[in-house]
Amino acid sequence: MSKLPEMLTIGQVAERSGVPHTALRFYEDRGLISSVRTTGNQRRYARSVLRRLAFIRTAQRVGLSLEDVRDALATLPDSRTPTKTDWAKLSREWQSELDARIDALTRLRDRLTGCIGCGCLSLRSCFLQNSDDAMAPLGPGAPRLKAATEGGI
Amino acid sequence: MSKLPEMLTIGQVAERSGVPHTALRFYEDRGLISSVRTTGNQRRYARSVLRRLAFIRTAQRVGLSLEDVRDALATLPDSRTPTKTDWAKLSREWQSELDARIDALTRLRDRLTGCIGCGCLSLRSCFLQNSDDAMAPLGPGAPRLKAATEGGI
DNA sequence: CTGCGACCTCGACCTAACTGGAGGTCAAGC
DNA sequence: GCTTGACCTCCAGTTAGGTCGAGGTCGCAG
Repeated sequence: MSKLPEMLTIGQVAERSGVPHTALRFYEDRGLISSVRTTGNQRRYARSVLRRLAFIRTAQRVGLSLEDVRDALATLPDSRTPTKTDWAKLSREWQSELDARIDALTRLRDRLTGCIGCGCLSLRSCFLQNSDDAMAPLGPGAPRLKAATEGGI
Repeated sequence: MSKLPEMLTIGQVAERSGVPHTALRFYEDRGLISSVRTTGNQRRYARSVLRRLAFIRTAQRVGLSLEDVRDALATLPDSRTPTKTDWAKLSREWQSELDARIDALTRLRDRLTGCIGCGCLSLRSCFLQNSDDAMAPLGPGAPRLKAATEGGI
């Protein structure tokens, strides 16, 4: 009856999400999003793609690769009813990765704060000059990317 | 008297920091680290470079570009006594950027947690399926990278 | 039916962040 | 003095994550 208000053109998605249409095709190519085609071969997107896109951009912003994101999204709705186990496993993996990143970021921030706060403008005792303080050995989180293993900063 | 135990060769720095020597030269090229040369034109690094490297890798891991990092490091020791104002200004900028990223990451994590916790395996009421919840409009932090503006995920 | 604007594909190009190899030098041990 | 391994420069190539343009189609308004 109605004209399926669910479906969006690529232009609409680009405008609403802020993601260029070129990037949308690119993401589709890489399997991060999907679309259906009209009889005339044009893409049509479900509204849910907007949420996927927001997710993608957020994840990217904090340093996750499109591949990581794709792998995560691959287990979601589009690939039909993932098992509880799949879901739980993937989510746990992401959790520790995210935790590790949050941790790293927070540490980075707090160190800057500490330095500013201490008034050490000569930087003689600043964390940037000051040597060993060996930040906690990263804990049990997934240290996948090997960073910050030597000294605090 | 002693043979200046402070100075490290590129190989030593590479080994201790886990950063390949190729990358070390690359970073120097880009102005992120510096070295002095021996009479034979070989690089020698101060131990402090190890902290800089840890900083660089950590910052990179959380999605900051080398350029951002270089700009931040540029105001530090190597460029001689930055003014209190410079210091404070730059640090504040970094602070809000870092805060914004920590925020984004935390939100991402908590959403995953919520989803797992809710047991919505059909995903019918899952945040990934469920539309408007419009995350708080990003606050006053620096939304430099424009992400996650549409819906929660 | 004719515009024309939004869409299509495909391949070339771009930046960031590196890596690797060729060809040469330096310095310590034999 | 010769070898060997660590170092040097320069430059080409790689991967990720896109952008751009050419040349063609779709679909709606007039």
